[in-house]
Amino acid sequence: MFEAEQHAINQRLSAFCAEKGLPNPDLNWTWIPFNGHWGICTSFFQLAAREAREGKAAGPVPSRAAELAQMAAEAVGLPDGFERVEAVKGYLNLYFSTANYASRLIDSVLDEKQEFGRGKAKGERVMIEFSQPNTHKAFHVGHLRSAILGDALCRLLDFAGYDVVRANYPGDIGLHVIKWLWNYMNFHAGERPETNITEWMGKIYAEANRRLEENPELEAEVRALYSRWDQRDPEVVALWTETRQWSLDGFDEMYRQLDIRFDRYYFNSMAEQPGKEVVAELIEKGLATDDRPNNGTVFVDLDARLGLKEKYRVLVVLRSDGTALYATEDLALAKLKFSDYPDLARSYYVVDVRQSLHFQQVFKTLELAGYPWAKHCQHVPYELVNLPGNVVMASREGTVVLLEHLIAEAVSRALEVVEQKNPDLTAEQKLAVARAVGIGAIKYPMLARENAKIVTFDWKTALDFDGQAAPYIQYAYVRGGSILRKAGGEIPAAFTPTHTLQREEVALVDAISRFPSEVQRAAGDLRPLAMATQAYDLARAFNDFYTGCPVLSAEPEVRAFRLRLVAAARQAIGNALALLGITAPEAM
RNA sequence: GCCCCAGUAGCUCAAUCGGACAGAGCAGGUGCCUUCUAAGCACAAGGCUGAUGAUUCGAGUUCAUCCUGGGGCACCA
Repeated sequence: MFEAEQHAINQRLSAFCAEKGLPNPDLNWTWIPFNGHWGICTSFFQLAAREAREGKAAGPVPSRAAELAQMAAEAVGLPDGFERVEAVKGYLNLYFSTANYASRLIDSVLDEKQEFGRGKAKGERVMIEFSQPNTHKAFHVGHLRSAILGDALCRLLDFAGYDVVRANYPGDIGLHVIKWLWNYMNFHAGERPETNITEWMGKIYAEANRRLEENPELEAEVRALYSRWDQRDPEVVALWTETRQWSLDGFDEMYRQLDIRFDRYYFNSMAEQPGKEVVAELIEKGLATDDRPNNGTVFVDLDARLGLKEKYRVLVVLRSDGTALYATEDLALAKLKFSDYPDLARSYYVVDVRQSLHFQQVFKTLELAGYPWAKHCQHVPYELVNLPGNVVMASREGTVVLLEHLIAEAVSRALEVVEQKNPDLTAEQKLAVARAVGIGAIKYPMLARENAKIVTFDWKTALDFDGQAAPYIQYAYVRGGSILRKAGGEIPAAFTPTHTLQREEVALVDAISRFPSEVQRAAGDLRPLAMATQAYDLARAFNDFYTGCPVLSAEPEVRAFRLRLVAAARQAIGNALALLGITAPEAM
């Protein structure tokens, strides 16, 4: 936003260096790290170190850097738009002329509204595949991370300027589905789920596993059913089609509550046959070894082919009995995506970290098979959601927290708080607030964490609405709205303030001004964490402002400026929340 | 055995691709609601960033070697 000013300063500094016979400096401007001071800074250590290395040492590096910074400060003078320039310990700090810059910033926020921070269209299409739930199973908190993370990535990349295709890839076939069908046919024929569909589906599945563990001889029946499926026995296919839809309906309900949507569904079952064709192609190209005559598998020995040892290892692409595995299907899926969208610049897979090797193998195999788009495929790994004590959530062990239960509990807990805080709202409004707060509280901890770090789920912190959490950010948004409402809803016209801004005002303006570049950084690094932190920083700056700077009771000019600042801050917070997929409520 | 990831306050996490005094929240301590919603704010306390070396003007961040924990390594997904 201040590129023009920065450019002018860069030119002056280049001229200064040329005059002094110094190499052209590599100015790496960053924000001044001191709270309540708004401006940009750079350092001269690298320049001083370079001098020293070239034998032109003029004293120790730190003192030389300080000297250079001092000289640079004098050379720069006081450029337009800045109110102070200083050289401190080798750093050159330029403080914005706050009143001037602040009003420019606020003007553009209020002008762009929900588009504030949006990057220029990059003209690149990317696909993000996420969520990948298994039908005929429960949907638990462990499955939530891919859904929430993937959704946030879609929102971020879209806002950063990419054309995003949101893809889902449900696991709708496999041994787990057959077990489920077997249990249903034998013990639950004719039943259908009423409410809490996925929970009910999960119960049938868990029961199937229990029965098979207690009576292992029944496995034969399951195997028989699997071959009926393989023969596409109409009765089995019909039942599969119907029951699969139950799960998908359940997922839809869950996605609706979480405000997550998809543009494109790929199904495991769709990739089964095409996968076998890819394998045939690999064999034909001499890439895959067909060891089925010796009762073996079809596999690709990646390491042998690449002359490596214990890196890519061996990828089995077809079972010895000729049936498909996950890898078989993934080969076809990748191909399918690029035939649906030939212009994909990137195909992301938001899948947990345990499958890192698997994806490396699949992508490398496709690359060796000569598909040029293979190197545009990228696994976005994330760590699991565990229970306290590092207990893994596993539907078979029963150590799961069901998503239905978590949502219901979070919303009802939030409802209790709203009843108490804001009893005047209508029942409908209270429920809307409780939903926003409850869901937000669930999403935030999944996003405000490095992708590669394990999330430990426990009820106490999941339902804690205080401190560094979504409700804190939502609350700042609500407080802003409340001020604007009491002021009559009209935002004063643009003007440049003449009063000296308070520390809290400067800090808030500073936080807002960083939003656009944070969007790019978070999207570029595929890290919603950066945006979650940004949202929190904005809310904290706003809350500080709120307690330190009265708005409605201030002098007319101050009041007008602050009303504009509140509106801009609220907009920025709202935009940040939107990128996290968290609803910004009107009241709380 | 090989490979990947994590290790920061009692607990949960940050730290703007190597920069200024390592920052928040929770828990516990002390204050602040006649003033825009206290789901908030302020103050105090809490640290040898797993260990030892190396590179650098400068290291939580890079490199080496270890330690601890988690995960992955041919017919599960």
